[in-house]
Amino acid sequence: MPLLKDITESQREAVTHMEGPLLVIAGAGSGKTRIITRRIGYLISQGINPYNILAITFTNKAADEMCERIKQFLSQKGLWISTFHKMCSRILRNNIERLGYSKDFSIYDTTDQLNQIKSIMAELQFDTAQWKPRTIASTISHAKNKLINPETFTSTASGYYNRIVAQVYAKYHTILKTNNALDFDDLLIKTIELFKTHTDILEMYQEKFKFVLVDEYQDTNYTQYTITRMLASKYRNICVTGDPDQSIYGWRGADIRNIMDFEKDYPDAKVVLLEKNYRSTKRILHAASSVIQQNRYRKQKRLWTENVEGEKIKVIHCEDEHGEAEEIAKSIRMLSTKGVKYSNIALFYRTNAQSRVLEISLKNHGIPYRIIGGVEFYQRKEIKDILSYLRLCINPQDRVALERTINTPTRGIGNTTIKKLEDWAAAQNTSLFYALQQVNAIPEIKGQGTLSIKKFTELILHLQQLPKSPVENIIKQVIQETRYIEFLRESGGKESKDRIANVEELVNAAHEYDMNYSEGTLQGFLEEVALVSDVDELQEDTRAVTLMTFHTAKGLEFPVVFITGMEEKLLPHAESTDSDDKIEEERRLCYVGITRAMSELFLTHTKRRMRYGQMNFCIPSRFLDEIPKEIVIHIDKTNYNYADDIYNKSNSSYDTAFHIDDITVPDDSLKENLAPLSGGEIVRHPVFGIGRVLEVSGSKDKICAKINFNVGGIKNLMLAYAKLEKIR
DNA sequence: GGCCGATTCATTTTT
DNA sequence: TGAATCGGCC
Repeated sequence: MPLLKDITESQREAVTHMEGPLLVIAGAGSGKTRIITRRIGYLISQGINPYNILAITFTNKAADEMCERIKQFLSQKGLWISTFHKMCSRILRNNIERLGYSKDFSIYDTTDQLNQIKSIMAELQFDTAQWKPRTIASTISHAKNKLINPETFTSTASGYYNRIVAQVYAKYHTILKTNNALDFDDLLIKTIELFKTHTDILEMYQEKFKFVLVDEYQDTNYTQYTITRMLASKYRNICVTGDPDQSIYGWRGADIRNIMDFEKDYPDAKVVLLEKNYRSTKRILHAASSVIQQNRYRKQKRLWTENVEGEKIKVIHCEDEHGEAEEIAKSIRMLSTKGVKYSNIALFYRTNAQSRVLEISLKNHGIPYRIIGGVEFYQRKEIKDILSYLRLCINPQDRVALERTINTPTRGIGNTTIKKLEDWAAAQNTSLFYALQQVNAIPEIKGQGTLSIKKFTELILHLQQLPKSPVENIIKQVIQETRYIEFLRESGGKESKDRIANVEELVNAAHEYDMNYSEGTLQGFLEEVALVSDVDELQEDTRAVTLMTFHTAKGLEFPVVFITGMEEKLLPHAESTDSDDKIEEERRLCYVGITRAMSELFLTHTKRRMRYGQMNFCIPSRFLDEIPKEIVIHIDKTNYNYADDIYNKSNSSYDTAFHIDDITVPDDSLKENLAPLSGGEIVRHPVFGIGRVLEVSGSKDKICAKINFNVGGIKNLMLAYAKLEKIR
């Protein structure tokens, strides 16, 4: 694969830079992933051993995508492409014994963490109504990410709240160690601790990872920053890519300064700006730039594109949230009749609650949709139950897993019995699992209780004896021996069917794991599952409109985008209006939303909206004012009588946005390869959808076609570049 | 142990 | 407004 083909000068600089620090500021839609993968390819082509390269991404999805792309031009044997957390758990599995942990440690996700904190608070008799476990968990997490340990936190804690947290934190810390468990934050922190206390290990990894690449660097928090810096401090071959304008996770500890101050950390850093945008029309880019320009704290850059001018941005003024939803649904139907596929349309909102009303309208109009985000597969009760049994097979110290399984399915071990066991274990300074095995020695528990506990203990001990691979087999054994499916069927009600299906899905996941990793272990499977969020990954060609929050939209693109709720107190959100920093993050959120759009952008706002059961009067978002007037069309639908309106009856200024005769949507099977075009023919463009050819001009490889698109209007396209499909 | 009414409290989410 | 959690009761 020609690594340097079809790239701009600045892209070439980023790809071919060899040694020394490199900062790539990649604007939205500038083809960043393409450049990173080519850069890795280039390094290898220059004789760098893939074994010496580490590429870190923020999400599993991004890591997978990068792997896929690299696979296209070379075998990535030895190359590490992973998330921070996966990388750390890999390092820790090999070395954590030097920190006094067993390498069989469990990984606690947010739910496990919360369960543990709740039970600690119960033990300390803290009022969970007054101090919410979630808030406390988040305070602890923020402290951990600043590398503040329980001792330091306690000695510096000021105020009543922090003194409460200090106690919980201290206990949480001890208990996790007793449980031989690490939470997500610990994976990073323990790695830093390991590097700090065992320089031989750090040096080994510095040697191994002579080239370090970190993507989405604007999203890194302090611990991630620290790990990166430690690894790269020897060879200083560190390449970070990202866009400060798309930093939207400050609220969970990401520090935009990491990328802003990169040149201070590495004064000799080479800086490359990727400013050419391949995604959006000129007008959309103009709107986005004008908005983000208002931020004070940013790195100046000027995005530009060779794409067409495009349609003006449509701002729809609505009466209330129902009107807004209705307008959007009607617009979508209109777009659909003009040949735009539902899968090319996305709706963004600031808060998940906004999706409800939108859903109703989409349903009423018979528009298929899907919502991204929501309850994740691996967070479901039934899945966590089974996984807890599996965790116990490996790490019997895992108290959260033990507490979860001990009476699920119900086997007559109630809260009082568990409390007695825990008290005994605490008094004897031993683990809960040991207490189970010694149940005869506990005078407080007798009769039926003793019997049930003995049976449960035997079950776990037996499961621990089973061969750990293939993973599919052990999962099936667990389900069978715990009679879990029967338990679901009996207790279930109307949901039990779904739950059973979910359990079956988990067995499938295990089967797939066995297929993918011939050397796979139960341990490996659990890790995969703990560090992967959702199985229902974005399937591209679903025939449905996509609904999601701004945050989940990051990194995606859609030909048509609707941004809803462009109102003060929603975007920017009411909780984010008290400081300039927060307002700037909200503006970046808006920027991320706008830059997802390829060819059509709709912004909607309402005059009033129900919030928490109260009617609120709304002011249009300040961000709307930041878009230049000349690229906006206003569509006033306030005080609009929806009952009188039939969407396909020609009406209102709205129709001025579309000026095309009707074209019916052809079936995909009617597609045909593109023969030389002539006027009057219908074609499909990957971005602009269906259009009619008006005229064809030029010759040889410079044939141009003037095409009137349903979305986007008249465009002149070079046939050599435009990926047109002719449709009969 | 599970059901039901009362109560509470509401951004954003990945690992 | 509505969901999610809690506590009392059977």
